[in-house]
Amino acid sequence: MELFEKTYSPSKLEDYWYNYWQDNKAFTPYGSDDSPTFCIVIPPPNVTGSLHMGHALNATIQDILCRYKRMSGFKTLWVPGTDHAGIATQNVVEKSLAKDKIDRHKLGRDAFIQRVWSWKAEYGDRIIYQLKKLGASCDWEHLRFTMDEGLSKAVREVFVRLFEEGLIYRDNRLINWCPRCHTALSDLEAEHEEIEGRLYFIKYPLTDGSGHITVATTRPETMLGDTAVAVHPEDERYKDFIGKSVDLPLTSRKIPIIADNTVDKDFGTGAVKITPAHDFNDEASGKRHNLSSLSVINEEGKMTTEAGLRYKGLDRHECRKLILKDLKEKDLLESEKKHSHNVGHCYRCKTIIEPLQTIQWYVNVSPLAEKAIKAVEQKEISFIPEQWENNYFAWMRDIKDWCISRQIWWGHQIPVWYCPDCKNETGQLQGELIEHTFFSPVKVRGKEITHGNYTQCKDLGLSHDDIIKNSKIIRVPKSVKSLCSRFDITKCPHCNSNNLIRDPDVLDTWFSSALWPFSTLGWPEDTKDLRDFYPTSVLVTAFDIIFFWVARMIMMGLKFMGKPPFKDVYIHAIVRDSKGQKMSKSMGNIIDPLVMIEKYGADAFRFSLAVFAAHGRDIRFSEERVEGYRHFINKIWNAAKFISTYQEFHRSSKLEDIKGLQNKWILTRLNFTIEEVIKGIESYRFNDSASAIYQFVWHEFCDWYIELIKPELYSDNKLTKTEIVNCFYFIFEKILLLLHPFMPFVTEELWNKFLGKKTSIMLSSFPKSTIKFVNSEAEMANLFNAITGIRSIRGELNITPSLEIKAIINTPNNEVKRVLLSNMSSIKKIAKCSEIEIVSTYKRAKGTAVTVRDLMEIYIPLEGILDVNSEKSRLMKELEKIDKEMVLIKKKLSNEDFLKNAPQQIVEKEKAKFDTLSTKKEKTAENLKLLKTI
RNA sequence: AGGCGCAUAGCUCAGUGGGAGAGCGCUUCCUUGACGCGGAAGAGGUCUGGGGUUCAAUCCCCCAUGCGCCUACCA
Repeated sequence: MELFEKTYSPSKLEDYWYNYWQDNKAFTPYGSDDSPTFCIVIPPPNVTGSLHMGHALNATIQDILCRYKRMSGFKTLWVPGTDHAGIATQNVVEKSLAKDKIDRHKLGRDAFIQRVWSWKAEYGDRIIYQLKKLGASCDWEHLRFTMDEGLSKAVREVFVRLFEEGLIYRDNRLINWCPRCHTALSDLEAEHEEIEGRLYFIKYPLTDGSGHITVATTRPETMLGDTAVAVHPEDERYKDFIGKSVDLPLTSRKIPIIADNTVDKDFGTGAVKITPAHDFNDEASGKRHNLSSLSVINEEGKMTTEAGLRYKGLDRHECRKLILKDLKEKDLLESEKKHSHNVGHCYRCKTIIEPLQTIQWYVNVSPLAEKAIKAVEQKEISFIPEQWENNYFAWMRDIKDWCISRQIWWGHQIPVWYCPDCKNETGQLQGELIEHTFFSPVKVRGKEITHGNYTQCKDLGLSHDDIIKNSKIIRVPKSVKSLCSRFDITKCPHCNSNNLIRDPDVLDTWFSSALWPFSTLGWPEDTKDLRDFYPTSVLVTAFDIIFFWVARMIMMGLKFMGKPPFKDVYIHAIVRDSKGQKMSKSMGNIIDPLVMIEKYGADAFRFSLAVFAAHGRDIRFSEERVEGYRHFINKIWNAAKFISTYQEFHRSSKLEDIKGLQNKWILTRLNFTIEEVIKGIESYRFNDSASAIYQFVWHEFCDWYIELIKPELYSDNKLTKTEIVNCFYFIFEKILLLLHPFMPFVTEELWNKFLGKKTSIMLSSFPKSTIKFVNSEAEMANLFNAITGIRSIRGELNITPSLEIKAIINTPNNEVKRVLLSNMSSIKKIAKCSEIEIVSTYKRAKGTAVTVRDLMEIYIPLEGILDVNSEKSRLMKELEKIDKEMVLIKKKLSNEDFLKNAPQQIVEKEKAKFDTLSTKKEKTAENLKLLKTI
C-alpha cells in the first residue's frame, strides 16, 4: 500500500475511476435471465441545458438507487438521454444564426435543421459530460435522444394510431400563442404571472344617441375586435340597454349590447366588452351568443387589416398607446386606475401570450386520462410522497384536450399531407383553400407576390417547390382532407398528384417525452430490452412536471404498452437557494453543481444532496453543509490511514469467536446501521440512510471505537491486536459498501488502494445484516458512563488534559465491575487517568468531585489539583437540573389517569427514571453538603 | 377565488402521540503517536399564536397569523 496522503483529494481520482468503470463496462446491465431487474429512465434534460442543482439532485437520487440495486443483485439499467426541446433549441440556434444576420427562412427548412443537428453535435452533450462528473452510473450504450431514428419512429407510430382512432384531430379555436417564438403553446406552457397593469374605463356611445355605456378593460387595443358588449341580465342599471347597440369607437362598426349571466356586476362598471378572437372568456360567450369573431392581432403580435388602416401593422403594445391617445382626444376615456391581474407568459421566453384563433392539432385525452386515473387509484402506480396523488387526480379529472402542434421547424414534423389537386367533401378544389404567406415577396413574371392560395400561386407561374420553400405560413383549413401516414408519401393516393403539401407543424416536445419509458427501450419493435425492463421500476422527478410529463407518460404507457410505465413515482423537492428563492440566472443566485464538485468533490456534494433529500417541497441549499461532508470524507480517509499502520495484523476477512467487547459492540452497531441504511433507501428516505451512516462512521466508529482500541494496538498482545485489526477491516469494508451508492469515488479508491480488492466495489454485494451481540450495547454503556463521567468532571472543572488523575468508581453491581475491570486500559487511556479504583463501597473523602451515573458513582479527589469552590457550583448546577426533571416526572406519576391509561411499559419507564433521578439527587446533595463543610 | 404545503436551536433543516435532534455557527479547553477538513466539555428551543381531542400533544383536529407553491375565465 502506497503512502497515504494526509487529506483526500477528489479531483485527481474522480475522472480516473469514472473512466475505469466505463472501460470495464460496469454500467452495463448484468445478471442472468432470471435475475430480478431494476430499471430507471432518466428524465431527459433539454439538450440545450447545462446541469443545474435540480438535475444534480435528480441524478444523485437515481444513481443511489441504481448502484444500490446493482449491488443487491438486480440486473440494473439506467437509461440516459436528452430531449430535443423544440422551442428552446430552435431559439438557441436562431440566436446564433442572428449573429451572422441569417434568418432561418432564408436558409430554408432542411438547411436550418441541418444547422440544429450540427449545433447538437457540438454542444448537445455538455449535460452528458456533466452527469458523468457527478458519477452517474447510466448505461451510456443506451443513450437516447428524442429525435433519434428509433424514437422518431415511435412518435410516428403513436401519432398515426391515435389519428386512426380519431383521438387526434384538427380544430380552429383560440389558443395560447407566443408572438416571439411564433408558435402555439399548450395550456400548461402558458405561465400565469401577476402583473401590475391598468384598468381603463372607456365610453361606448349608444347608437340611438341616448348616452353611452362604459366598459372596463385591461387591454384597450383589443376593442378594435369587439363584437358585443355584455351586461348581467339582472343588473338594474343596464336593463334598458339590452338589445340596443353601440357605435364602437375608433371604428365604423355597430355592436349589440347583450345579456350574459357570467358577467360580474360588481367588477368594473358591470359592462364588459366582448372580443371573441382574443380572449378565452369572450370566445366562450361569443359561442353562446353566436357572435362573429374578428382577429385584430396577427401571429407577430401586430395589428391586422381588420384593426383599421390607422392601426394596421402596429405592435400590440404600441397600438395600445395610440388607442388611448385617440380615445382621450375624443373624450371617450372616462378614467383609468391601477389594477393587478394574471397574464399568461410563454414558459420559454416569458413573452406575454396572445390568445389567437388558429387551426391546431389536438389529442382528445379524456379516454386516456380515465385509465390513467384508475391505474393510480388502484395503486398500480404509487406516488411517493403520497400527497402528490391529489395533485395528479385534480388535474387529470379536469383535463383539457392537448394542443400538440407547434409552428416551428425543430421537432417531429406531423406525418400528415394535404393534396391541393383533390376536391374536398363539399366539392371545392383544395388548392384554393390552402393559403400561403411568403416570408419575403417572390418575384414571378415581373410581379411581386406576398401571399395567395396555392392554386393562385401555381397559376401565376410559381412551381410547387417554390411555393413551399417560400412559405412562412401555410394555412390549411379544416375542410381540407388530412392524409396521415406511417411512411413519407409523395403521391396522392386518391388522385396520384405529386404536389402533396406536408403539414409544416411539428409536435410538442412533450409528445415524444411521453413515450420515453418505452421508446427508449426499442418500441415499436419487440425488443429484449422492452421485455426485460418494461414496466420500469421507478420514475424520479420533481413535482413541477407531474402534468407536463408524468401524467402523459402514464396515459401513453397504458395506451400503447397496456401496462403503466413505472411502479413508483418518487417526487423530490425543488432546490432553492439558502433564502428559499428559486435559483435563476436573472436573480444571480445560481449555485453551479460543477463548481461544488470542483470545490468539494462529487462525493461530498452527492452526500449533501442525499441528506437534503428529505420528503418535502423544497430544499434550501447551503454550501456550508457540503463543506461539512467533505470533512466527513476526510475523516473516513484518515480512519483508513490510521489502521494501515497495523495492516500486518490483518489476517482474515472472516470473523470468528470475537472476544473483545469493543469489537462485539461495534459489530452490533454496524448491524443496526446496515438495517437503517437499507430501510432508508428502500423507502426513498435517503436522508435517513445518509444520516445513519454518518452517525455510525463518525460518532461510533471513529469517536469511540478507534479511541477504545488504541491502547490495545499500542500493546504487545498480538492475539487481541489481530482480532481488533481483523474486525476493523471487516467493518471498514462494510462502511465502504454502505457508502458506495452515496459516494462512489472515494469508496472505489479505498476499496482498491486500501483494501486491495481486485474487482470494482460497484460489482460487489451490498451488506446484509448478520452479526450481532445482544448484550454488547448494554455492557458498553457502562464504559461510556465511566468515561463520559470522568470527562465531564474534567471538562467542567477545567482540569488540564495533560494532567493524569485518579478516579474512584463505586458500583455495587458485580457485572458492571467485571466489565469495567476488563476494559481498564481503554478507560484509563481515554479518560486520562493514572489510576482507577473500582470499589463496592466508598466513603466520601473531603474535597472530592462526584458525578452519579447509571449503576455507578464516580469520584475524583481534587486535592492538589484545584480548589473546591468550582466543584461546589458545578454540583449546584447539576442539582438544579435534576430537580427540574423530577418535578415533571412527579407530576406525571401522581396523575391517576396516567397510571390507569398509559401502557404499562411507559409507566414503568417513568418510574424507573424517577428512581434513578432521586438516587442521583440524593448522592449529589450529600456530596455537596460534604464539600460545604470543608 | 379554490386547493396544497411550510412555520422546531443564531443559520440551514431532520424528527416523533409518552425522555426535543443533526450540520454549521457560538463558549471554554487541548499541537494525545488517523484526521485542526481534528478531539473533549458546554451554552442555546413556552417545537408561530389560540382553542379542542387524549391520561399524555411539538406531532392528531379546528381557528388565526405569516410565508411559499399550484390550479382558475373575473374583463
